[in-house]
Amino acid sequence: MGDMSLKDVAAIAGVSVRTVSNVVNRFPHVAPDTRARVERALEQLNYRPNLAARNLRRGRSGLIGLVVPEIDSPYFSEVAAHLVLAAEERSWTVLVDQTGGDPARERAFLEGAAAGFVDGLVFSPWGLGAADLRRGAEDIPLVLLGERTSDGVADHIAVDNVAAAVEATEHLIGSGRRRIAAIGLQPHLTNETARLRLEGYRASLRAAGHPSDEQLEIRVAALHRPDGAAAMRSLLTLPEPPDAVFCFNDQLALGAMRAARDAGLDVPRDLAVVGFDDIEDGRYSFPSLTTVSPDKWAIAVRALECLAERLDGKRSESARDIVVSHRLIVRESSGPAGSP
Amino acid sequence: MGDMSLKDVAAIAGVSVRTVSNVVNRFPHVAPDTRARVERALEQLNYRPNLAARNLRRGRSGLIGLVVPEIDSPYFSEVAAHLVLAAEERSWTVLVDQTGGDPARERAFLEGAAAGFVDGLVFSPWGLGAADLRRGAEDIPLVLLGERTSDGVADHIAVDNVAAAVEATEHLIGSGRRRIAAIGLQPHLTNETARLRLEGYRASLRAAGHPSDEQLEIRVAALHRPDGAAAMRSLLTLPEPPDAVFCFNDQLALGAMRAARDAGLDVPRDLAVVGFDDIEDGRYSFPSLTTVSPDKWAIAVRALECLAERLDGKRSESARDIVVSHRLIVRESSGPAGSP
DNA sequence: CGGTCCCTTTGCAACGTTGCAAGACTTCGG
DNA sequence: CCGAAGTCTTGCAACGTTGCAAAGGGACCG
Repeated sequence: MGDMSLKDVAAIAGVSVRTVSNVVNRFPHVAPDTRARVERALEQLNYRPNLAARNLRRGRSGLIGLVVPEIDSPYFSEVAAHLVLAAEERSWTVLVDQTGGDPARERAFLEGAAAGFVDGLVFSPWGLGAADLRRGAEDIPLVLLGERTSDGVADHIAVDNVAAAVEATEHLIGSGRRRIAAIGLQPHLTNETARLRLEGYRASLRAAGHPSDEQLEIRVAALHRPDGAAAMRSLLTLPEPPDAVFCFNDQLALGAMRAARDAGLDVPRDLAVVGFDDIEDGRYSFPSLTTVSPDKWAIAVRALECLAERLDGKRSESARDIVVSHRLIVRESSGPAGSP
Repeated sequence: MGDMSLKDVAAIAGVSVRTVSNVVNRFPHVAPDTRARVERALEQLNYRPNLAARNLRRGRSGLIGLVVPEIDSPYFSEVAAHLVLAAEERSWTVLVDQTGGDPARERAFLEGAAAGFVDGLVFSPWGLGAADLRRGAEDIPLVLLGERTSDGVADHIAVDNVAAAVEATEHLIGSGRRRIAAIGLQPHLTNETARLRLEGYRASLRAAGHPSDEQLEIRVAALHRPDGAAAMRSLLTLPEPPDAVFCFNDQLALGAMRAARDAGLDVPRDLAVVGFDDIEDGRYSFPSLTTVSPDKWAIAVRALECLAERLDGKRSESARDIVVSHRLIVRESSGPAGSP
């Protein structure tokens, strides 16, 4: 029942294949009674256009790809949800894939399978640098999320990571913290997000006259809760442990908070914690998590705008570099020191 | 550079289109030097097969659809991650869509756009009942997640919700709780999951000789943290509030825990909490969350097995009803009463 | 009444791929 | 040296759709 073609419908309705196609595509010049007859036949046979054929003919699939390192990471799944919703308004369907941040797999998606299906790609790279991206970007419209390539490889959307990190750190300084750690360095990745956040963190400390201390800058293998917890535990072994920590994402922060509590510390009395991403968990955790909230809805919408422009053939050259807004959301985890 | 066809490659290599196709598809009888020449041309032109054409010709797309109510709900995003990974092993790509649980949209996905692209569908319905599902299931292989249709509409995968709810409730009873509430009834949905968990909950109470009390059974509009928090607040206004609560998913539980703390209660001393799904947040929350953990990996793998069987033409008739295992993971939130 | 224009319908070709079956050439056994 | 059984290569057609261009028919204008 699902594999009826225009030919079948045409036979039933007693018209040509082309006329049925005209009805399906809402071509205006179709006689009312013909249209009615065709529509009856369409209904009767439960006709659905074969999208492969249509795609082949039109050269468009109506699919866009979202390629992220981890779809089950709350930040990415929230972005994915927004993107799917925003795509619907443009009658686009979203194909989601995850790379695990593996460069080889990222390259494969960029050049390979996904590229054949989709009209455009929204891509959040971890492992690939600008050079690799350029080669993959040749074929189809590409929007990068969260990576500051700044060299015009492709359209690019991100928050101002340095400014955001500055705000987060200054907030901690302003609430009286003296010894502020950072969790989330990822020197092994070509992705620059962590580097930029670190830059903002260091700049704030310097501006406030705090001594810089590399012991307080903790690198992690991944951005998950266990990594945050492990980082916190290592910080607590220091002779002079921190009284605040800026985590480069919320999952690290939640893990760090948990580890701090397990060690008998009270958050925020003994330790203030700030995260990044504003995932939903942080709003309901105990204590609730102070965090930098990127405008995820804007990220999704602007990404689709970029794709649409490329697909329409406008602006085929210069790459855009879009900065979406963010704001620091102060919650319990960074309350005043000393008081419970 | 990305729109080179077999014809272009054939011209460069000085062979027929068909021979190039043979090389691409690893047809064994190709002379070594011909193969070398063709492969050089493929490389040179950076040939990628046009998947729309291949799909049209073969009648297969290599895409499977995952349709869930909310992709940003941790449970669904974790299942999605597993599914994408498992699909990779079969060289399938996953197309993700979300319906918001809206029956109209669920029907649209089932009958409409997605169905044209994909070879099979993994579907987690909220709004559609068995009757609607049957009509949509005609065309393509379909696997249902989490819905106990039990009438052979389509293959179906779920945990034993009743048994799991019994275990959760018995655990609370066994740890000395007397007045156990339930949060998560959804009488407005045709989805039966909540009904089954309620059934298990009631059965346990009955078996233990606890009086049943409808005041303790709280319905929710959605399964999110705010709903759990609101439900908890309403429970706390009762003349005789509960000393334990079984939440039908972890998000409700996390919201409920948060609301309980805000009201000055200590979890687990004053209130024990058990959730369902074992999302990662619950492992690192404070206190960590006791929960029923379904085997999500098995869900993904078995779902793909079902699709593969249908696609291979085996077992075209009888629908499978697969029960995946689960286990109760006891953490801090349901520790002994009375002690902090 | 002839010509022009518009409305409606249609046939043909093409998108890039692969199934089919036959053709060209080689090898081998008798 | 012939026939059979391979190995290798190819042309043709088809998948279902839509762009193009033209044909048939009616209405309207001069």
